[in-house]
Amino acid sequence: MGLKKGPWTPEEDQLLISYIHQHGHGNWRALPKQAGLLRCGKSCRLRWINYLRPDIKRGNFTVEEEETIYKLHDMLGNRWSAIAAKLPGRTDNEIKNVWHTHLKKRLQKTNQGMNTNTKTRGSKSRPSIKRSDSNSSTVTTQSSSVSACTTSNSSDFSSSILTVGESNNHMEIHMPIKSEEDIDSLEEILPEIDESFWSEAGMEENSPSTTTTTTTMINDQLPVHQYPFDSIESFQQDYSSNFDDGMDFWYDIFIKTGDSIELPPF
DNA sequence: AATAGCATCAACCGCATACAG
DNA sequence: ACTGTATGCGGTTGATGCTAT
Repeated sequence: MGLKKGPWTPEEDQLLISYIHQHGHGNWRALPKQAGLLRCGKSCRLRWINYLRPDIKRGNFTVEEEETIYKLHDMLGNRWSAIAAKLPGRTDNEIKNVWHTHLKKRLQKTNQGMNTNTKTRGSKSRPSIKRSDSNSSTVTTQSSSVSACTTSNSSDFSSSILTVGESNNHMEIHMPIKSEEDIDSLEEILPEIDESFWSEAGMEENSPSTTTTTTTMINDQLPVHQYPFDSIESFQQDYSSNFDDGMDFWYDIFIKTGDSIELPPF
C-alpha cells in the first residue's frame, strides 16, 4: 500500500499534532491522507494516544502508581485499558510494558519470599454458601472478623438484575439466582475476606466497629449481599452509570476497601 | 574495544466489539 | 438479521540501549 511503518519521525509527529489541533481526530482512517501522512489510521491513532496527546504523563512511575497497578491487576487481570483509566496520563501500552518489565518480576520475587516464609498476611477464605431451607440461603465465612449471617424471606426485587442500596451503613447487592449452579458460581463471585479486609487502603477511619457480611437468598431467586460500606452515596454518584458492568462495579467496591479479587462479569 | 545477552518500550498485528446502513 | 467499517484492546515483535564478560 506504500504506507510507512516503524518509528515515527519528528516531522511526522508535527504533521499529526498540527492536523489534530486544527481538525480534531473524528475519523482516523481518513486522517493520514488529509494530514499528508504516509501512515495508516491505526498507526496515527496509536501514536497520538500513546505519545503525542497533550495530557500524557511521561517519566517513571511513582510508588503510588505502581501500588495502584498491583492492586488493579490483582483485581482485573490484564485489562490494561481499565487499569489505565484509573491512572490519569498513563496509557494502557505504557502500563502493560511496565508490568512486564518491572512489576511482574518484582511480584514474583515477593511471592517467592512469601512462599518460603509461609503467609505474612492473614489467610483468606472464600465465604461458603449453605442452604438452610427451601426459601433462604446463608453465606458464612471462616474469618474471625466476620460475624454470622442473617436470612430473610421477603423482597420485591425479583425483577432486578443488579441494584445497589444502603441500609445501616451496609451496601446491598441484589442479583438474580435461578439454579443450584448459580449458587456454586456465586461462591466464586463472592469476595475473599480476611482480618485486614476492612482496615486497608484508608478504610480505617470509616470502618464500622463491627463488620457483618450477609447474603440472603430470597425465595431461591435473589440473594442480597450486604457489606459494610459507609460512603455508599459517593459510590452511587460516581458509578451509577456503570451498573451494567459488573466488573467495574466490583472493582470499585474493592478498590475502596483495598482488597483484591478476580471476578467474572455478571 | 568487541560482542553477546538482556531489558526496555514504541509500534505492529489480529481479534473483538460497536455501530451504521 | 446481516454486512461492512471504524475503533479499541491485548499480545507480540523488533529496534535500540545497556550491561557484563
